[in-house]
Amino acid sequence: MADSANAKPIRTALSGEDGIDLAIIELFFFAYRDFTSDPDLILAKYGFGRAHHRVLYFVNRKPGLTVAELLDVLKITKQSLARVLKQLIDSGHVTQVQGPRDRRQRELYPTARGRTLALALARPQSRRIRAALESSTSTEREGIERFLKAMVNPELRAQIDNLPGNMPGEDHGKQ
Amino acid sequence: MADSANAKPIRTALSGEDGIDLAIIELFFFAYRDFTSDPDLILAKYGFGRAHHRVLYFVNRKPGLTVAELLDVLKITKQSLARVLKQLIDSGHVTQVQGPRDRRQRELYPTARGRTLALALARPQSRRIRAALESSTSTEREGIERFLKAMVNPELRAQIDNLPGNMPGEDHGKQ
DNA sequence: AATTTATGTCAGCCATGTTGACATATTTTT
DNA sequence: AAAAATATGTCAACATGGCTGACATAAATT
Repeated sequence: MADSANAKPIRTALSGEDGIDLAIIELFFFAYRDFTSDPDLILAKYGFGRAHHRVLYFVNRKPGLTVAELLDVLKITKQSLARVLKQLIDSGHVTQVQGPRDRRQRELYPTARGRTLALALARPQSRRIRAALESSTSTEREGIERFLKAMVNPELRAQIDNLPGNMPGEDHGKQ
Repeated sequence: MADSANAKPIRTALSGEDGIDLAIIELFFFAYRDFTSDPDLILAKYGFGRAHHRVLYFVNRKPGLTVAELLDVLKITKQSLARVLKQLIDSGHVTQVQGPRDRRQRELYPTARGRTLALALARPQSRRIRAALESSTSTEREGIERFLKAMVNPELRAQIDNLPGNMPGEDHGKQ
């Protein structure tokens, strides 16, 4: 029924009484939106989008990963990846090396240019995080990290731990 | 230069030494991805996407908001909004009411059906949050909320505070 | 030798963002 | 009252980045 018969407007606001954690739902929405807006400005100068950012990020984070591994992290199809990967290779940000054991594989590495761009993209995000944590104790930081990690599907947490410097329970003594 | 001359692969992984907070950057990425995946499954049954979700969410969160206000929260163009809004109206999830003072305005309200769907979409997200906060103290929760809020651009924090039940510094005693 | 696997590629579709132009009704200003 | 500004709607065209399906190639495995 798409008629307007029972389309009476509800005038009461949805709010926490329904046992729903609206506060964190919308904080997460706004926080993530602004978090991604920093790199977007830089990417636009190169004609790149967020898809390029994600590829560049993980290639820098785990140099030498294969196309299959990257697809697994990004959870997109190879056809989607192919488009942006081609552009990153053509622009000299990423380079491919034939797999040493299995020569069907293509190991993906950043070039110097790709490393520079990855750092430039991460910098404002890191700055935003540092500012947001400014008044936090290291205990609070741990609580935040634990929360974010617990928000990830358990099966996928392994992907995070597999990245260099992310051994489970490891201490991150930044700033 | 798009040639492969200076395309030497960099084999060292990008890691925290550069003073960059990679840990939280990637936790945020993975956490948000899985956070949004819950509602996506439900939306698919209706032929809706995330764009519909966002509209439905804010219309429920602030019933009676005008088109202009909604555009301001979502930061998209009216043409983008028009498409999804039309579908939500046609499917009887949202209804428009002529503004009482200014009759040019269209106040947007959820219908009963729209409220039901909004709740169904929020439920799994809230469940995920509750599970992630399971072992957290209320102090830690405060730390997490403060962090997320500090991640939002200062100019935009007003939008959050303007939503019902989000007076600055208010206590959220959920669960 | 046959099959499976890793990757690449072509073609087309869909969702959701964009810009620009223009129409309409209503309110505000002059 | 007339003119200008405002809120909204709509048309058309385009870009990005997802998707599916089909097929090609080279290399590894059986």
